[in-house]
Amino acid sequence: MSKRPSKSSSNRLSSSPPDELSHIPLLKILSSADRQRVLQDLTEQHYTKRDVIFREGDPTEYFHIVKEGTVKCVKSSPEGKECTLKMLMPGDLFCCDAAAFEGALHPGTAQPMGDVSILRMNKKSYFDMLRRNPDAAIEVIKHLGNRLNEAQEKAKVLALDRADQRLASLLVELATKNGVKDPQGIKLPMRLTRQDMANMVGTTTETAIRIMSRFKRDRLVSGTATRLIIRDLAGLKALASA
Amino acid sequence: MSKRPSKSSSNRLSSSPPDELSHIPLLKILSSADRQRVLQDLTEQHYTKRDVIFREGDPTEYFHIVKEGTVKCVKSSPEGKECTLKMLMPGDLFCCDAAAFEGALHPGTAQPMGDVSILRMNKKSYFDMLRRNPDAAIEVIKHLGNRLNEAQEKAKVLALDRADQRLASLLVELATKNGVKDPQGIKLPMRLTRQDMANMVGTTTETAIRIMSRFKRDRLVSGTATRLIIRDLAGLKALASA
DNA sequence: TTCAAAACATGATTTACGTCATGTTTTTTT
DNA sequence: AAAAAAACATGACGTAAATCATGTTTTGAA
Repeated sequence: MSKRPSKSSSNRLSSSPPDELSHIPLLKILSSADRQRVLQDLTEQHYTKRDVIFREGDPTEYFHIVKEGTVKCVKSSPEGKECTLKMLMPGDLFCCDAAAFEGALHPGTAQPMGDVSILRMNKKSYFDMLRRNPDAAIEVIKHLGNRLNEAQEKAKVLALDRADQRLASLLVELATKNGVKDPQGIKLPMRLTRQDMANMVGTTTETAIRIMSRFKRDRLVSGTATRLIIRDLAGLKALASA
Repeated sequence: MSKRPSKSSSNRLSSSPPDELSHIPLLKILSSADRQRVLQDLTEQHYTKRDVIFREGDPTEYFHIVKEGTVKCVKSSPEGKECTLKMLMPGDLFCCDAAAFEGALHPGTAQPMGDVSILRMNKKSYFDMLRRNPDAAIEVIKHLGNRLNEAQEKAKVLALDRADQRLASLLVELATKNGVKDPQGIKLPMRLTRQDMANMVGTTTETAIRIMSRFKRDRLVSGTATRLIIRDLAGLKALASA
């Protein structure tokens, strides 16, 4: 299905211009001295669409930060069905739970949606940072808390809503959190096929296509994977909680 | 539906015999000096089946620890449908995410399954503890990481599995994590109606009843809410991943 | 530019599960 | 102990969504 990581350049970051990392909350809260120290321990990795960053079942070795691009978190069932749990965007942390660092295995696969660049740090450096810097630990707690709320909201939607409502919820969430303004409405910044959407809301590709066709007919959305536009956010919101 | 908390006794804890709290991981990792300090800031609350600890939409004020009993975390949809996200057991932390402390509202309702006793701490004391004690912060990170993994696994099961598989998964999880040995198999330690199960796996009460009847016929389980026995754990596991 | 591979589209059929309805058993309250 | 209220049970029926099938359009690679 997908190749081993084409683990490309591992740049030292200490020399990077500081504004390149200004969108990463965790790094911003560090004192400038400690920040310098942390940058020494971080390395930058580049991946493409065809790589995996790590696979479900792999041993956990690093703490990760998304620097650029979109990463999807996927779990799959024994029968080969896939379920996409979360799209990680620049600034997002992953594998930050200490539990994952005690000989545990990755509970899911992390896969780039295109070209991405990832900062990472080995577990010793990560724990040292947390112990030196209580504010960093609190930032991680904050991030994990948000992730947990999102995951629980997702579980609720999966448990209670119809497929069209789940898809509407997804589009609303992506538009609000990651959408960029566009003359026609709100544009989603990543390539997103009907199959991707289906995997995110727990349906089949066919139903996702049918529902999207209906949304298109009703002027709620327009475009396909490469250029997906949300035309009527309010309408989608209404549908999501109908 | 349910009364306001019958907020009963608020005991100081500093005088409690230490072994009463020995099942709470967070407290065990503290130095004995700091532990004493933390105990000063914790108060104990008692609730019954008919109370709510807090309701979805309430402002977040406290960090909580389950001392005794079972607490369920519930979300509900505008139409009144309910979804149970998690059963909290003694030693479990909740509302430990810092995000919830910046003027945020509770994303769900916390409700006792019977008589419970809860330790709680206001947010200032909580953050002071985290800042003083990096190990406590790491313990919270660990706990949140586990909760996130659980929530994501739950989302995956809801997205990909049939109702009978989801119910089997639930029973396996409860039996493995909370079950107590019994001559006939594994006994679940909390009262759990078919309706409770339905809310936990995203189905209706009727389907949960039908599926449980089948499980009973197939000698996988026996008993009802008050005394629920898992008779064939391996069989349930097989069904869960069929 | 051409060709192959994804992605999108739509119909027909089946099925798991929700809904409604009615009755029995168990648990809880008075 | 009696009454009321949950919990459990089972049938009939309807429906959302899966499955299978076939075709068109778009995207990306050679």
